[in-house]
Amino acid sequence: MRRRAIACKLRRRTEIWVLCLNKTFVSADDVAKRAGVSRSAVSRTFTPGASVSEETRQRVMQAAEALGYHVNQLARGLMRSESGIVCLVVSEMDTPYRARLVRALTHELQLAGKISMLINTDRSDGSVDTALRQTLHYRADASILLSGLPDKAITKLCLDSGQRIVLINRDDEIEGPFRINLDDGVAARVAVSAFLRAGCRRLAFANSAVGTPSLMAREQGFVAAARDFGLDVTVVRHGNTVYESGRTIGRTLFSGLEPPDAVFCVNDLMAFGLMDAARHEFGRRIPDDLCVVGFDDIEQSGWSSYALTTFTQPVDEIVRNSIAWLVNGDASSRSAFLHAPLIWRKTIRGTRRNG
Amino acid sequence: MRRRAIACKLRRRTEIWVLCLNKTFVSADDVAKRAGVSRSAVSRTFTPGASVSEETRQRVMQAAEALGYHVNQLARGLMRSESGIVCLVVSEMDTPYRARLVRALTHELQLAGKISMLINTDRSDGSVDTALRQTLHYRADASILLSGLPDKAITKLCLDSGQRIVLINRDDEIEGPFRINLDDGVAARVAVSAFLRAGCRRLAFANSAVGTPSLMAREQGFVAAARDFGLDVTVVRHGNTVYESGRTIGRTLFSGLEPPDAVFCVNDLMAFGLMDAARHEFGRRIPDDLCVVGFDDIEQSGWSSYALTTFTQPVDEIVRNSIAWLVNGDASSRSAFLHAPLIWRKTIRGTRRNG
DNA sequence: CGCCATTTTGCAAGCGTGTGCAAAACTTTC
DNA sequence: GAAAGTTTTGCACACGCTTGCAAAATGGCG
Repeated sequence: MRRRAIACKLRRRTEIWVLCLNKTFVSADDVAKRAGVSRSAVSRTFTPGASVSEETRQRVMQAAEALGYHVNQLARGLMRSESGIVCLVVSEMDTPYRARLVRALTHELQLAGKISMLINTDRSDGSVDTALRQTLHYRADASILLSGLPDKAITKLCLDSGQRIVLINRDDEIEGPFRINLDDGVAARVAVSAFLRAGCRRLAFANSAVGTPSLMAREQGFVAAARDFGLDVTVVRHGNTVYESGRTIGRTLFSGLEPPDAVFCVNDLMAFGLMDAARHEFGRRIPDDLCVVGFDDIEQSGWSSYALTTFTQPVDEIVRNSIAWLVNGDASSRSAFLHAPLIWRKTIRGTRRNG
Repeated sequence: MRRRAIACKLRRRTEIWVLCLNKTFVSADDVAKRAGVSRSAVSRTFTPGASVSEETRQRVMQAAEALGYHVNQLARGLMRSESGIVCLVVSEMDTPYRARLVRALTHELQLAGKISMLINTDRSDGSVDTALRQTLHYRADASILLSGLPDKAITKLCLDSGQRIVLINRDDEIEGPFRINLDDGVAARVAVSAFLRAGCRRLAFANSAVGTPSLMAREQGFVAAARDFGLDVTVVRHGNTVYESGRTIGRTLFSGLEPPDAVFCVNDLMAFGLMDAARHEFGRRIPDDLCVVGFDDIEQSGWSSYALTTFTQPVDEIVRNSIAWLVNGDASSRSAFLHAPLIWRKTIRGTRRNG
């Protein structure tokens, strides 16, 4: 065990380096010395699959325990080709769906022996770029991008530095990343037929103005499916994909001349906003006067004030697919296309059918 | 620029090491060579405050740009006493309040030039311990614990390895960490007087069975304040601090003989559950028949289905305090005691007064 | 016991960086 | 133009670890 000198600059003209003997760290050398073996033996003891005799391993482990030794991953990452770090790039990560995904990813990564670094891409003021570069500096093995925000240049930057990349619900046309997407089109079709079976005829689609591919896919799928049945759809796009936007859209729709009797909201949060506007400001009863479907199946959808019928994000599957590709390195498959089943609650009239 | 050899073991009896020339990394040496200077010069160029002539700096920067050089933080962390890594220890991080806190912390840490590692402490099956050790391996400069779960032993482990520690709403009696707490007692007192002013007399407190100090402080404060006014409080503790528990408690309270006309819920989520039970299962009107106050002021509290009057967590202040202590190293102050003001919405009768 | 095959071990050379030290280059002053 | 002062530079060691290689130890077998 060796005391490490920490240097502290004084502010006077002459710069004096002071030794503050306050931090103690244990290195493999210390353990080796105590166990009476070479440093290599210590290293091998902590390297799965390396060749060490049982006796040596025991002695090393004992010494390590006694001294409180931890392998220094920074140093290990320097030698090995992998650092064990996986970087999660997220914007608006306090959104229920995103938060759930981050939690699940982090948990599963931990089980796989990886550690997750969190990058927040909220502001586009350059701090994002800084932070991402920061990650590159840590030689992350991989990045998982759940955010709509960071642009292709960044994806490319990560790729170039040798990272594996997983894109969740994005579609950057870059060769290399593993893509996970949902069958948004199918879901939209299911929504339309559910509305029709409930006897709805004046359909509307509430979208944000963000224009993310997956959001647009839902919109286009819904419009197309409705057209197949000879119905038009009122499409409204507004603001961000949040509660407040849904509320605004609700006000627009229900103060119009031909208010809809069924709305597919691109997102649960927007559905809540729209429902609240419809109920509390326009006296609509749900599902009697109005049917609503959302997307994501966040926790709040189960709350009895909403009881929202919605498509559920297969979070577990998304996570499993991501980690499997990252860890097991099955570089053959380049994308996964997952199904989002409809969860029936109380915002569509009539009985459920398999959909 | 040097090609790095990546070793891949084949599965045949004889282990053959194959060279896959696929990853390119740029080191300071490469940059030095190209710029025609020593490696030290490169290092100093990327070290703020180091002594380099303007001319050299220019040449280095140019070469670095051309080659796409990034300082390797792993190596830097090895030399310097600090790694730039801050570890966030969180359980149930998809809970609205926690998610918001994590987002804010991450964002602010980024601005301070730090990077955050996320540790999930949900299961107590040992994976937590593994993950935390993992972090120690990365020589994190600091840890911020927002979780109720990890026990004192872990806190101590982090401290011993030289980390700075911030405890948010916890109270491990260990010397060293920086503690941030709210004036839960004051809030409880404010709640009581708000209820009294609204004419409520049958008070109840809805708590979880978790028993976290801050939650207990709210309960005790509420009971004490009520007693000062000569009132008893029905206290119910159940389950986790979540929606479902609030609902269960609601059912218990309103199917009892003396149902309350005012409930202080230890947490917004529980308040929602309780409100939903009261309204949809017992036909209570809020705030006419029942007044409710929550704690946290999460996003959902502003939704018009709830419009919950609640105490707001001063997230920004919490974050500012944490980061300031971590970064500027003001080791003098050992704790912060923050105020949680009441946000008036529509779950308490009558007009607002300053409280 | 001696020979060969196998496992275990220590040595030493890296990995990419920071930084004290002394030499070199430059600047100022007389 | 030389001496003294200041800034810049390169060398070389350190950080804590992994791992190829060859030497040492171990085991098997006749």
